[in-house]
Amino acid sequence: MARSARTTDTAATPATPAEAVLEDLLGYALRRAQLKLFQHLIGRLSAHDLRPAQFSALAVIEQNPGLMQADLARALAIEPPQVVPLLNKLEERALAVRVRCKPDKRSYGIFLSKAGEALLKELKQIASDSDREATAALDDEERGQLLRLLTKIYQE
Amino acid sequence: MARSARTTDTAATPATPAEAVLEDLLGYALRRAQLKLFQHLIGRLSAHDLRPAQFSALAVIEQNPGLMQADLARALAIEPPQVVPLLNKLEERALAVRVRCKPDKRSYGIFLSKAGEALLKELKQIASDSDREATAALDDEERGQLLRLLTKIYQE
DNA sequence: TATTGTTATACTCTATAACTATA
DNA sequence: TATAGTTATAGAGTATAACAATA
Repeated sequence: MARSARTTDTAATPATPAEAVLEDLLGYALRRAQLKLFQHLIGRLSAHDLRPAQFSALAVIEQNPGLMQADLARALAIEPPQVVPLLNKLEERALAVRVRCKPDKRSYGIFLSKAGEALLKELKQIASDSDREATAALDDEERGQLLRLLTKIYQE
Repeated sequence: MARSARTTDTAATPATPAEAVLEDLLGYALRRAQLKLFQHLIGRLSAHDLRPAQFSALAVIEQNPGLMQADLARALAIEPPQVVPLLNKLEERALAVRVRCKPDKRSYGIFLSKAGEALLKELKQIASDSDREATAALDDEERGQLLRLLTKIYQE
């Protein structure tokens, strides 16, 4: 960071590593690492014209077939209105379908189509590969440790 | 995630842990954990009416006094146009100042004011505390491991 | 001609209030 | 009246092109 702070003669001496601030914060390191993996995945998914949120939605639907839009919103940690254009896109591309519920005609059950299931299988491999590529600096044991630590954090 | 997929009678049985997909991806765990720490920090900084990016900017300026706006943009991984409103806000609040460079009158040297230095000292403590609070599930050794692994990732 | 900072603009993501149709 | 989905809208954050002043 701040790679060229000495390009003006008014710039003072950069701080010593001992004074590092941002670099010692988990939140900062987490953000930098997350952005790197996110950008990497975005690049890989772009070949299928999909965004990470759409991939996540497909994965959640597969594991919870028939769930309602409100459930999907909670699972993706987004607000219900954001589900609408997301699902519309998946339906346009025939990857998922909304099915009116029999007992409560206000809600839909959401399911993957055959094409959605097939594409998701591909996407899982892409995401897994993207993970490894973006964390090439780690070995398998370190990846395991990292996943364990991160899971402990976000599971409260 | 997908906490209530069984609220409709059309919902099938949720997947077994063995079939977990998203939960096994580093990118997913990274995103969930990062969002948690980010939201926590946003809450803590709001008492000072500041955003994380403004805190980061103050920290970068402190460690690289006199740097130019283009340098700050690189350090924050944002585009030069985004630096303008950010710095304007810091100047309005008298936390930082732009000083015209003597040799090159196109550019500014950016410095913290005394008030900026004083506030930053407080903010560092807030950020450090926020880190610990949001990662209460980890002990100190685990935090150290995590920081080391994350740093390896984002430093390529 | 190239560079620093700036303006204007646009696109995405996110969040909220209000509407509809069912219940 | 309450709920599921939707619409409309507004606010951040982010990215690019183009401009003014200076080099």
